Amino acid sequence: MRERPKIKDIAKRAGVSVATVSRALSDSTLVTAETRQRIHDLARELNYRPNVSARNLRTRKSMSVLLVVRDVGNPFYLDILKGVEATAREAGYSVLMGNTENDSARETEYFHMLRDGHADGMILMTGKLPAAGGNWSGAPTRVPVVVALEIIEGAGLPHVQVDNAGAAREAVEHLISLGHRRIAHISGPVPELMSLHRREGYRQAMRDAGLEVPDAYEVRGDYLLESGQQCCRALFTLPEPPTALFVANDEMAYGAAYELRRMGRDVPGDVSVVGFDDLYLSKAFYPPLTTVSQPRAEIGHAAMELLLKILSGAEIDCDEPIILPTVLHIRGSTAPPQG
Amino acid sequence: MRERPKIKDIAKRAGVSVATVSRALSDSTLVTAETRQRIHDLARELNYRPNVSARNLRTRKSMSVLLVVRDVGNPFYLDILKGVEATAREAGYSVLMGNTENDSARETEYFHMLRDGHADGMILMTGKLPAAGGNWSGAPTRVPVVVALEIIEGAGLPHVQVDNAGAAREAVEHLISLGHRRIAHISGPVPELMSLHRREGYRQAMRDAGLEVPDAYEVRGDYLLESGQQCCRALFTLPEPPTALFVANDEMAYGAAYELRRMGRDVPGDVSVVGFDDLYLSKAFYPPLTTVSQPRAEIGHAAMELLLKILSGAEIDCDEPIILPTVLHIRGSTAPPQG
DNA sequence: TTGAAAGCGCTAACAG
DNA sequence: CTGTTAGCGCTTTCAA
Repeated sequence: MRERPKIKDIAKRAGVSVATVSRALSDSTLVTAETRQRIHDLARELNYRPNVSARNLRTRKSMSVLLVVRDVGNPFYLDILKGVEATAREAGYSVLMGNTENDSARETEYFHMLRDGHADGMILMTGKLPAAGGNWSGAPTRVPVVVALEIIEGAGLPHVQVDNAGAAREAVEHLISLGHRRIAHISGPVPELMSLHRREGYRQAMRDAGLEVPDAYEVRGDYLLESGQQCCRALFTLPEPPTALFVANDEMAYGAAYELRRMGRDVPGDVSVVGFDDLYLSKAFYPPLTTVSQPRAEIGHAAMELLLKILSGAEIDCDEPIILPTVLHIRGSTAPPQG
Repeated sequence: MRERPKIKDIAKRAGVSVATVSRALSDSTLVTAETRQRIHDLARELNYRPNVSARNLRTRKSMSVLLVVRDVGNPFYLDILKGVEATAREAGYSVLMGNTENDSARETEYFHMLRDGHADGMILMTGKLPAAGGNWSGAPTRVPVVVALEIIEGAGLPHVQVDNAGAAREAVEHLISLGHRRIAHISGPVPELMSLHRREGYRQAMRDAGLEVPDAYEVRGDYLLESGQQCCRALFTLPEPPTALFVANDEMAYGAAYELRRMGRDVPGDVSVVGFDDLYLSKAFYPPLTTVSQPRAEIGHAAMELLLKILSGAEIDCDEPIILPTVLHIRGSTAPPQG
């Protein structure tokens, strides 16, 4: 095995100039079909692969995008990643994962990566912009950033999301239609938009059904398992505990269901539980969890598609978010209230 | 805001040459501490960031590594990724995710990325080498590849792994110590080394305890939920069904437990179940799953550490794999056999 | 200690 | 259709 061949080597062997080789390799019509073929054959024979750094430097593109999330460890993002990845690789892009852990230093770091040529664009799923960031207010569509899943208000950035409030409302309506009246809500960290929206959907459904929501029926969690347990415990020390729970995500719903069992209450016999997210194994849970399913892969797909459009220089309307439909999966964790 | 500043701009403003700026920025001792400081200040002021493509081209390094898995969608890899990522970023490296989906074309594609400058090294977790790959047999330690989790025999590549057989043996011994005699095993896709090893551990434990393993007590799954259900069904149509199950991974264990409930059998009352992997939510499962926990983050950490060492030119002993310890978490899904 | 200059491998004017 | 040439922005000899 010799050294890595470069374009020059192919040119030499083919008796043409490097320019011709470059053109042939990119299937330019400025080259005879015949020489083009010859070059391609030669390239394969020599096992030639273009040097990406050189190409990137020259073209000022990296052909990769950044997918930035709050916590790579969360399985929830997996299907989104898959959607993004599939769409990206089809278009010749690679995907770089960014993990902020809610650390603003890292958030800005990823924005820097955009500027320093690491990536051409990015899909933001953190729900916020770095503090003293750059000037992405000036020419909205020119900044290759799309926000997915979460919402960043007033940034003039394009969005791909689901109707969190509507989906939450639907979930709670399901509980109401089952006959439940005392329905409590374990929310996410509520100053956050997504948590706010889900809670709003809960409130709407309750209001529309003429049901009152005692303050104590809204407990604030943080989307983690333990928090689901804690909130559940708080709820069931109440003088009038709820007969049903609408939990802002599956993970906390698991925690709540676990705690209910520990307290000797049956799900759904004594208490019904609805989650949100439809995690991969939620259907194998016991009892199978009734939950709102987000089209995760499609979210990833749509976000990448949008980014691709921006990257190709198209003008994007940032005022109209792309809203993808959710579906409520009714499974074993909900039933009419007893007695 | 003006154009992106380059080294030349800083040089002009500072009244020095580009070479000096480059040196100052890389904290070379060939520059006066004073000018070095001045350059740094200027760089910050101008919001300068080096262009990675240019640097990569020049230094022939990309400062990123490839983490190649069979299925990015599998939550199992998440903690490993976190471990890899943390160690990588500490050393100034980025992590590129590679997803093969068991497609050999994609497997080779990732090896190509190594050659074409996309990444400097890779961590392989697919358990196999691309078919007609390159010459990574020649000078073992010179190929910046480390195999983690899985095992690739005879490739002379460094390994980071756990003692699958030993861990499996321990799990089955737990079942035996509980008093179980009829213990069945739902394995992974057995020509694969990892599945083989776990099955081997099961057999050893059974043999050591003087217990016989009827052929029908070993069923082959594929690590997925449905397969756990199917295998479980097969096992319990046997004239003498087992009283305990050692399942090769948690996901199939979920499937099996789910199926047992559907068949009206209580876990662990009627049947004990042990899994392998300790997925994030296994402890919230009902009943909490007894399972073998692998030190996932540490595996990622160790693999990256090893890769870093190779990348720095150190000689690596490929014959001695790094073996990380597992721990058996005894939870609610195992109990003595009834009656 | 600093500067001038030569590329890294590739693409894209510009000429022919 | 093809070749010549000029960089992309950076690092690193080699001289001073």
